[in-house]
Amino acid sequence: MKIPLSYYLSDDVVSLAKSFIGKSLFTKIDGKLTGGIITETEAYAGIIDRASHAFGGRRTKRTEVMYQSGGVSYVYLCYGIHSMFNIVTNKRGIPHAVLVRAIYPTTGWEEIQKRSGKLQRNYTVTNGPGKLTKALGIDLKHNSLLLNENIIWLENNDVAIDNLDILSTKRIGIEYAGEDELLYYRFVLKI
DNA sequence: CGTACGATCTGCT
DNA sequence: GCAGATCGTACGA
Repeated sequence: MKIPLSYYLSDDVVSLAKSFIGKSLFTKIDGKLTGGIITETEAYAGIIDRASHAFGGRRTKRTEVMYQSGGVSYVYLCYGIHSMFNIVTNKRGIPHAVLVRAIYPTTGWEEIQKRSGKLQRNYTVTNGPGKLTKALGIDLKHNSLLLNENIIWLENNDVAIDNLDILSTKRIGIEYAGEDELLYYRFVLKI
């Protein structure tokens, strides 16, 4: 069962980011179904968060997606090479987002392997967001898509995640964000 | 119009 | 541990 759009409307991005841990992310791109369990996320808390693209209420062609009603994808390019996949949350007009940083592949293993090139022994398809999007076939074309359609979506799992198995840490690569760098907005599933 | 830079990855040391 | 790749976006002139 797909997670309904209403789920993404919560105004507590941080709790929402944590709740994504253990859920499944699927894509159906180029006719191939691929997916896995989300093991790492980061919350970006809108206009008061220096690390967010929408800090200070910045509205540009790129950040416009973040102001949409929760439950759409926000994909953008970083360092000219890597596509990053985010989930927009909260109500229309409030630019919250959750960056998905890692998954544990469960579906479409062969296709994931093919897209990633050679795959290491370990089962985490990513140490970082760039590899995850590549493995699932996500790129800039998939910006601003509704997450209840048949292209990108999330599903609940039967397995309950113990809160103790979720680690929270500082976010990565945002040294420029000043004191906001210290916020524990990153969540990792211990394996 | 031009320039600087980034929510990263890889490979080499 | 560190440099290099590589290009869309933002912003200033």
